[in-house]
Amino acid sequence: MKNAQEHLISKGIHPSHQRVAIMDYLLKHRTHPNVDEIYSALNESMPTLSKTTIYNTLKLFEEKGAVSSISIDEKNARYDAFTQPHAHFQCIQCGAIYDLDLNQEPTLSDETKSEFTILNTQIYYKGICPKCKTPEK
Amino acid sequence: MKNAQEHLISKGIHPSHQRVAIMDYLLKHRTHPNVDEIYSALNESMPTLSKTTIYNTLKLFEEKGAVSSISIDEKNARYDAFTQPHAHFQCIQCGAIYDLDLNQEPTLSDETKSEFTILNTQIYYKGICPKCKTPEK
DNA sequence: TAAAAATATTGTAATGATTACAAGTATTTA
DNA sequence: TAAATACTTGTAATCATTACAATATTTTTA
Ligand SMILES: [Mn+2]
Ligand SMILES: [Mn+2]
Ligand SMILES: [Zn+2]
Ligand SMILES: [Zn+2]
Repeated sequence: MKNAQEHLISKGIHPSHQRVAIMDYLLKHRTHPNVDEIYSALNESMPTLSKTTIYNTLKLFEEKGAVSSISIDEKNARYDAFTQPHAHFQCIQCGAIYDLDLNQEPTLSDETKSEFTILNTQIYYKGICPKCKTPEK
Repeated sequence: MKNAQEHLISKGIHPSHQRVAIMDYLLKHRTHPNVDEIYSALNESMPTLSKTTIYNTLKLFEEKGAVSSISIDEKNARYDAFTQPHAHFQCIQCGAIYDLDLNQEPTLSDETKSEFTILNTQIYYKGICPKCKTPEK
């Protein structure tokens, strides 16, 4: 597990107390949390933390390439500190978001690749997750 | 170009005046419009049409599998009457959304496919579109 | 070091897309 | 035709996100 402070510095982000806490949370919770979940979790240990700071911070992180924002859930944005390419799955029953590895990346035709400059790719699956398929007995 | 009324009937949707107009617009404008764009376009010929009806209608269309909603633009939902599988590209400069055909669909491992029930797949690309790369001289 | 400047954080208010709701209109059924 | 059902409408509520202005903190400069 990479140190949150070093991680920020390596991305050119000044590691304030709040920023380190937010990045640390994202590194330790690979659940693709939304702003409210981050806020609730950190509020206990940092009661003065403001939700606006979380919004500002995540925007900065995204601009600096330290997190990616996931729009698989149309209600609110989710955040992911793991920026290696991978696909996402959201369960329509419990709402959980899973990382999925692809056997094979999708490919575009050479013509499309020459016409369009692709800067970002997001692959979203929806369905029923293993836990909801086979509930605890 | 398929007739909007027939299209609705084939999907089990009662073809009211408003519903036909909305489906007709989607079939004739493959631009992945949002609610406001549909509203503005139809308002001229149907001044009494309500935005709520557009929301209700698109929700119904989606439930019946007559359109798919595209969440590539985090600001608002986009709608697509062409439900064959295809990927989408949004230009970060002009905002336009293009259909992209894939040479090769992404594939998941057999293990993942057995664990998860996949009901829906969305593939989103972002970058610069051909028009913005080579502007009119 | 102390003032000034720059940066970061905070709380509140504004925005804007979507949904809830209740009333009105049109269509279908009996 | 009356009653029931389905559809549409306008307004109000909700809720995530952003704008803004005031503080607080850190860094720079004299
Ligand atoms: Mn992920
Ligand atoms: Mn499309
Ligand atoms: Zn689940
Ligand atoms: Zn463009």
